[in-house]
Amino acid sequence: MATRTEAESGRRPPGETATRILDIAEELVQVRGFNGFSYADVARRLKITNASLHYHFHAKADLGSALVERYRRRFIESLGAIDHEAGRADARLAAYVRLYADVFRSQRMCLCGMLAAEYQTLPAGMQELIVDFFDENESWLARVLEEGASEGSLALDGPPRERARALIGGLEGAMLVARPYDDVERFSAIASQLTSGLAARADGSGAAATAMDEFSRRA
Amino acid sequence: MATRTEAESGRRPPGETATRILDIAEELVQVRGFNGFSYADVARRLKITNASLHYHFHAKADLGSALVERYRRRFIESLGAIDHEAGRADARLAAYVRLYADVFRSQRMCLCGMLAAEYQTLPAGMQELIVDFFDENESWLARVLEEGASEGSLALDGPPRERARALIGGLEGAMLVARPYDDVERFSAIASQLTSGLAARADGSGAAATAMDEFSRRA
DNA sequence: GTCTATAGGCAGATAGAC
DNA sequence: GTCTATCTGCCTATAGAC
Repeated sequence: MATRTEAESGRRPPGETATRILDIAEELVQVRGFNGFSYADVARRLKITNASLHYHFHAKADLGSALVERYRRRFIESLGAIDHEAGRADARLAAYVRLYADVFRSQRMCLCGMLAAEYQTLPAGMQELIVDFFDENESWLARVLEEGASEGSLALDGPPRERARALIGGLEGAMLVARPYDDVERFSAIASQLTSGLAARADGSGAAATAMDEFSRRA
Repeated sequence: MATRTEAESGRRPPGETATRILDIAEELVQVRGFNGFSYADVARRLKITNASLHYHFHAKADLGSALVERYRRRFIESLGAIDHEAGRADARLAAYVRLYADVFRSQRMCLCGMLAAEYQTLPAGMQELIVDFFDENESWLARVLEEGASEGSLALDGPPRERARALIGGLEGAMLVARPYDDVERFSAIASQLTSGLAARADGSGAAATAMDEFSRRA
């Protein structure tokens, strides 16, 4: 049960059980919050005992940190994939919005958005990692916005980092307020408004139809 | 200790102790979340026993509902006050943004924003009240946007309710992502971007300086 | 790695005296 | 209205057998 999936995904510091713990805990945190789930919840779903969990993650704070760490890493990897696949900056921005839409569709909150709400109750280690997550998102997005402005695919008015922050806040907020309605359309309608102001303008006021509009509509 | 402050504030279905319980619990929820505080926390701060709390609010769910009810009522009252005081729609929008800025400045999350994150873990009664809060905010804001468009103080492109939803999401999200940084400027910078797109345009692209910009800058 | 057993504390909640 | 005392259950965490 231990020597099987080692070669399946390359890197795996956490063992297979640890990975499954992270998977379950991740969903629980995204749905219920860090203060809204317990080791017992994870143990029940994994059909393992509470004590076994502590073997893999000594304390809940350790599990929490591992959770944010993995989520952050995967998110950054997704950004790398977007850079690799998509061409124009407006398409990359649209893909970024789709990352959030995908999370919302799975009826979860963004892990770090949820933890931002609970921020003041979290262990210091988790707090630092959460800040890292937002900082790195901001850097990536700011770069996309700048490149979009350079190549003419995005209309950027204002400092890119400030615009990036507003976008991240807007997307997190869209998830948050659409949550009680459990309605993807509600999320998407907000998201498309966030990006429509960045659509490159052919004329004075109206936003031209771009690949980005296409994407964010369908997100 | 009971017959003193009765005439101080007019209406008071909850007694004085109940009011103080609500005050303390409100802060706790806005900072720590509904799942992040306990009756014992409130009891400690109020210097009263756990059992006494149950006299005023039979179960935690009842306290939670009373909390949302009061927050909603007060928020709506604030909107009424804005309607009464402020003249132009852009000034009313700016005042609306200031409501959120004031909450953020007190190092709290919007009560209903916090509860939106925890939504799926909350008692049904609280869930309904939270939806009411957002619905009423949306209605009020949509009306302001429409009036702004009519009188020419706001540039409204798109359905007012959709724009209202995006604004609410943007403000809640701004609070959320600025939280880990504990930085009012970070909140305000996002908020001003949310409203700048609505500033009435004198010419084609640049946003004119209006009372709204003034307010949201200083918020 | 997983288990049983258990510690020690805190959660929400109730009974009944004052 | 507030108290003491108490219940039951869940929480995080540990010891030690297998």
